[in-house]
Amino acid sequence: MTHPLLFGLNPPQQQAVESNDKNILVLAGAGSGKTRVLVHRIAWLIQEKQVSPYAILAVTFTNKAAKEMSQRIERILNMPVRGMWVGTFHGLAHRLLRTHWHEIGLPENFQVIDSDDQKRLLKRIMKEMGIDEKEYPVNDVQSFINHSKDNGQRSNNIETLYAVNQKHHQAIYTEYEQICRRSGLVDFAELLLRAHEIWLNHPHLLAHYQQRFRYLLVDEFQDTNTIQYAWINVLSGVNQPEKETADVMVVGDDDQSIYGWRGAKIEHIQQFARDFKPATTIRLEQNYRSTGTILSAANAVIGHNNERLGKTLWTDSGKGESILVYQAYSGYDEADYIVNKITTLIEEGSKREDIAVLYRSNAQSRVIEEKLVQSAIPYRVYGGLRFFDRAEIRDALAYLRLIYARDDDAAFERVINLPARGIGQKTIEKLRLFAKETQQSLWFAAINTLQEKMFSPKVAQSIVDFLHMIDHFSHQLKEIKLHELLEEVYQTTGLKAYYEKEKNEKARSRIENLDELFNAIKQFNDEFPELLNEDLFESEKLESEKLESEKVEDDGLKPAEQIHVLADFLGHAVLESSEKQAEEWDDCVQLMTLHSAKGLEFQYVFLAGMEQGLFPHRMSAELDDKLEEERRLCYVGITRAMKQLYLSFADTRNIHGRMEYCRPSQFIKEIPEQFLTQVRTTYSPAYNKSNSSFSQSNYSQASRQSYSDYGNRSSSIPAKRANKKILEQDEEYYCGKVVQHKKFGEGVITDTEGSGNKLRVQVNFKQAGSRWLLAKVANLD
DNA sequence: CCAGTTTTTACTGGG
DNA sequence: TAAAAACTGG
Repeated sequence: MTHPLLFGLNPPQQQAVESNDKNILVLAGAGSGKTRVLVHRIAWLIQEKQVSPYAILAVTFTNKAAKEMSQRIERILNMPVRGMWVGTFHGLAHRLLRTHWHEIGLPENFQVIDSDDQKRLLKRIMKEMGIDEKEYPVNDVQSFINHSKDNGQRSNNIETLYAVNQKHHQAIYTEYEQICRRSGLVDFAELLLRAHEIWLNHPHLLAHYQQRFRYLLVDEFQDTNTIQYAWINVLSGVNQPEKETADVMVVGDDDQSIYGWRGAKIEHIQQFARDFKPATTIRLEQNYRSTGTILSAANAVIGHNNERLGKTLWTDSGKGESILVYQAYSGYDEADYIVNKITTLIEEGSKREDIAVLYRSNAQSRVIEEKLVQSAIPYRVYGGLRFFDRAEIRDALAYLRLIYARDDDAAFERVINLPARGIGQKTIEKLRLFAKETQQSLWFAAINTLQEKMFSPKVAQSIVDFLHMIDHFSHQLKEIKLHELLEEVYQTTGLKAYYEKEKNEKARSRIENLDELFNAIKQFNDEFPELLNEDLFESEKLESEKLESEKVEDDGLKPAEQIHVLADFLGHAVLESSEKQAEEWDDCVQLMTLHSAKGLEFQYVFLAGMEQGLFPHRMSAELDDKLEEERRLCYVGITRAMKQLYLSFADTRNIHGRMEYCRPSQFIKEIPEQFLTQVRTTYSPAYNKSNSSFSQSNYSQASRQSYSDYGNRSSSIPAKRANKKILEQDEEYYCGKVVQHKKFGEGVITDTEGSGNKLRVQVNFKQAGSRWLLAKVANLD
């Protein structure tokens, strides 16, 4: 009798789940069931090997994946799993820093900044240093700094190599590092670097966590960068012969490595076998997702890469439909084609959520959104401009940040004159200068300059009012709840009124977003007591602190704790900016970039904008290794499709409002023709139908298309909340449960995926065999 | 010296 | 197209 946790798994999958080997490398092709293996493995450890969840650390690459993994584990085990650490490298690092800020010399109220903040800060620093932005583009400086950090190099510790610009870059890096240190700012790369330094410089902390985490599991291993790899390596203890090392399982696919640009190194896959001895390699090559045609196309494309470990996916499902290729006149025509196909699919009974449009860069979504709106097809854009990245949200958060930490110069600058209150560039410049000279933050510079009588009475009064306003908020925080404070901020600062007086569509959506932030923070506040109880740091906390956190009362938080809620919320906002839309259950067509499609699958996939320069992107076309990464991205895109794949490209495309001519992507030519079917203009009422020759002289029609109605795009944020309690409605379906189905009779649940309305269960029926069913429709008893 | 207006520049990707 | 930079009237 097969163990329920192994049921329905093929031999290598089973091996991966139940193996007792110390170090395991799972090479898992696209659609080969790797997430399932990870989930079952963890469940196996807990259930069969009686491993405490406290001893397990699982690292994923997105917050979404982390969330889904814990949900699936809980559902499989049919119980909440407490104490296990599941998260992204960044999230885990953040958690470590929040716990051990004292030991590593961070201020307690350190702030995580995102790349926009980082860029702004760098611009300012360069200006102060008198470095010309034209000669040394900020983007270059930024990537220099981040790459250095990704490789574990501090400003004083950089190998001197090639680049001419290095001297300047390094000088900026040094200055940047100092300013961050002084104002308690931590960028994304810094999170990882600091977390790594905890291991290196604090042996007792390392020992503590080594003792705790006996099982390390890493997903998307091909996307780890140097620091992340080193972090796992050190934590595992594999290089400390005297130590008992942790069991390490890493899962990856060299063909799906698409984050080289942020320091990921595919070579870590090979390095794992060298560093973690003895290592068992398990290959998952059977694809359960796509048709034979789609898989063949994917294999053909990726076959053009040279640097591969070598792996060929196969499937025993049928050939399936041919891949459709559409040549459009323009981006608008392309969008027309896609949306019409989608309409047809929906009319034929497909669900909208089974359809995805994937593209290389976010800007491409606009045209497609426009057509979708016209056709009244509900859709959702993943990623893109994420909720917490929106200007109005960042403004509101900047106020909160300033309330939380007066030294937060970035926040100060953002809101000191927003909405306009008579404090202009000159004034701010004076403040900056003063702050720099006296080595203090802008906030205190403002206080001190007031005494110096540097400003006109009018300006001075504005500053005083501003300072008082923030202080007043801060004071209020002791008495009112966080969301109430936010409303107070909206009103008192005039932030909301500022948008309200603009009558256009955009301003209205901004107000909606501000309201949405209010809801988000309210809910975060409500859930906080529970978060505290579930606090995964518990074992890391000092006894005294622990006692204090247990004093939380039912009727809400003690006022003094509000500040901690604020701290947590701010950290949450910076790190987890994309969850909002993904939590929605509504049946929507999915729009996203190829990067964010990784790990997902859809019945119908449209790859839009298959053009040279766009995909492969012009920035990546010249260097072989970059081109190979683009090709892997293409491979990722193709392998998202289960049933039918559509490729499209346009002869012209508007870039920055200017029309440019395009040629088809080389990747299309890399797919053998036998798998492709060229589609002629089957539909296009808006265009001249007879124009089916694909010559490049026929654009005028397309470019005449109306550009109107941009304001109409659905950009508002869905109102539903994150952190839905999955167990509420899904607890009745768990692995091993015996169920009755009207048609198929009796069977046992062997696997589940999704949740809510999308919950699907795999049931092994006595008569009918194994089947996947949508729980909502199946009516299982 | 500020606030509102016009011109210029720049879009890969994401935690 | 949209955000940032440069410009200009009060």
